[in-house]
Amino acid sequence: MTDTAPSTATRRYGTRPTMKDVAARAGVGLKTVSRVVNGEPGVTPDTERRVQEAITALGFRRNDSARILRKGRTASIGLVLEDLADPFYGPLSRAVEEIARAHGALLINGSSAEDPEREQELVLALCARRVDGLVIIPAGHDHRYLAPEMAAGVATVFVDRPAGRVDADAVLSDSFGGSRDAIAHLIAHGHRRIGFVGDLPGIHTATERLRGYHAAMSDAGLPVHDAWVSLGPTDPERVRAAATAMLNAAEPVTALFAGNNRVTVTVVRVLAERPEPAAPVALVGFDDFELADLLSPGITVIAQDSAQLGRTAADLLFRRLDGAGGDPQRVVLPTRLIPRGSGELPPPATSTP
Amino acid sequence: MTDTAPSTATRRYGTRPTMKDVAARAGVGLKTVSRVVNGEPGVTPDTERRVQEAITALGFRRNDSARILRKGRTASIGLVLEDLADPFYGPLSRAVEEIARAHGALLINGSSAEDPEREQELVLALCARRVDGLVIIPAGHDHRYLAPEMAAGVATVFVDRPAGRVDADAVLSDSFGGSRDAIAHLIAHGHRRIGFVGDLPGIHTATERLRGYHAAMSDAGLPVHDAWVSLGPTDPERVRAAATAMLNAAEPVTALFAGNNRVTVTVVRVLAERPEPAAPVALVGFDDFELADLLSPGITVIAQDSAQLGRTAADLLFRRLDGAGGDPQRVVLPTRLIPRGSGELPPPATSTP
DNA sequence: CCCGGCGCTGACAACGTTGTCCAGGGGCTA
DNA sequence: TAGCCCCTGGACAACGTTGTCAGCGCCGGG
Repeated sequence: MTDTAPSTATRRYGTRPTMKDVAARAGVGLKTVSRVVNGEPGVTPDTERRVQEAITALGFRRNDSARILRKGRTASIGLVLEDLADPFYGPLSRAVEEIARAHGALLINGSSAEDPEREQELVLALCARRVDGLVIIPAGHDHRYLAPEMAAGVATVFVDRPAGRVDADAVLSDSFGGSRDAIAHLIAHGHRRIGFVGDLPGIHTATERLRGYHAAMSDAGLPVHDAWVSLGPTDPERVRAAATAMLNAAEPVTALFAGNNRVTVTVVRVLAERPEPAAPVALVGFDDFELADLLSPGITVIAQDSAQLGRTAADLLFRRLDGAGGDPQRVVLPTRLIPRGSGELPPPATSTP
Repeated sequence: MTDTAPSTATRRYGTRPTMKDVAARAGVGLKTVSRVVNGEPGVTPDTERRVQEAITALGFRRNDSARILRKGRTASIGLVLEDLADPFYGPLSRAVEEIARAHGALLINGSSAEDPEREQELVLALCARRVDGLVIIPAGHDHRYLAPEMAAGVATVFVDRPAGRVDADAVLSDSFGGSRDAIAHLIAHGHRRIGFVGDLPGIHTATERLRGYHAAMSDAGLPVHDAWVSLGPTDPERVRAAATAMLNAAEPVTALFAGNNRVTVTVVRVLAERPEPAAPVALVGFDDFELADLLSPGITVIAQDSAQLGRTAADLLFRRLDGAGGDPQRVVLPTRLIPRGSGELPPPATSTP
């Protein structure tokens, strides 16, 4: 029984045809196949046709591993973020991908789960793959492990949080200014006792936002009680406990500021579950989120454009890859206060003596 | 001036040290370095120490491109989805990543933007990288282009929608059953004129959900007007127009079924913007989404576990990579109706004669 | 004392591609 | 018609790693 079946039957499972096979089948030299595959000039139309036929007949596809090894550039960039499932990072990674695609690069990504060790492990794995560049939302505070890589030419841009102990490009949101605006907004609406529920104190944005809180309070000449500030993990239990404690204290807070969108969502739930006669509590959240306008009241937020963050970072990365020199930059993107109702609620009458 | 500066100065920018360099510096053979790097046995502690020192001194990192070329396996899998920024895919890709990580594999991903050509381009680029396997949320309907790749041993699992014109594993949600349940739920609450706003008719889930709609209507002996069904892109303008038309018709629908979470969100907005005296319209959406319970009324949804979808697909993929044979499987995961209020609103009195 | 075997090490080829370089043939010009 | 140049095609090395295999020295047993 003669085997006239299509390509797939002519080679054993798991083995792919190479340019050599294509060359043999087309009756040409190896390099000619390479030229055809890469669209290089210098091949007769007739020869090219023969090669193309051999390629489709064998189901050949260029092995990029070999190509990368030879050329030194991988046409891929790595993205390390905290959690792919967090809605804040969706638009960001999509924006990075879009820019990468425009530059013909693939995106390899991974989540650090806010674990510095895992971040390092991931970053080094990406470096071993010889990605051309890295976009990192850092979890740790010491990125000296990156120094040899950066020195070897791996372009690196940090996003949302700056690098630790290493000099690198960074694209950030104005956490300090945004928070100060938020608190000033609440103060302008009559609040004096304002609670802050934020992320882990080790995270740069968390401390910046806290700094903004303190700045606005002190600008207004208002005292800050320790009990009004809570930093910690953003899991619902912790946030719920922190917010509840502030609301049920002897001198309860009349407004809350939530340090990121995870916190905001949980605080919204806590407020929604309060028994009816309770006085409404004002709320401003850092980060916009979908449907914030449809809740009642709408949630006032400090919006940062996460897609813009990603775009800016990726643009900078590719500029570096294209050879742009100069000292590491720090780009800070402005935030925008979007009033929707929850931040404009006045404090209860009794609390403004 | 003698160069005693650290490693980075000893090699010119952009060139990385190789095992050969390490071997030379440690005064050992190439293969010994390889052994140390890979933790293979048969190296004297003393030799190992010398090699380790050379590695850190030079800032050596193994070049995985070469390793991959040599070994044939890349320890990476590709994920192609529709849009990284869509909240439905966040948990899914996170789940896939988690499983990949457990198997020591990296995740390379890309968005097809619902464009079949872009999907193919991406998939083939991933194949050229020789990913070990692929998880695909297909945009197109003809995946014959994958046949040579699959024959060559690239494990492939389709998620959320089945493959077209090619026999492959698929992990799906029960779109048909979920929709039928949703419509039956609305019918049970007294509705007779129910609108369906869905995704593009080319998308498998969209037609399945429409089929469920028709099945439930016909089970209840209810007629379906053409004007009650609208399939199309899920951009807000189209959805807004479709929903508004159904609500303002001479015989308006009293309930709406939204074919996915993008649609649901827009419909919620449309309903929220209706002038006050309008009768409340019931709504059930396919896909759960964050905060659905906090809107008033809460939005009744057909929940599908997108993380579970991803986990199941990735598990299946790695089973295939571990050599599991057998015919392509189709796994269908159940959906769950979560009543929250919007689906239990009765029709206005006048419409139940 | 000699031999077999074992533990450690290194030389070498191969993975599949691309860059360099050279050869041959055909057409054009003097 | 002869010589030169350009156009096409191919041989070969190199990218950095790992698998194979062979060699060397040392130890224990006969």
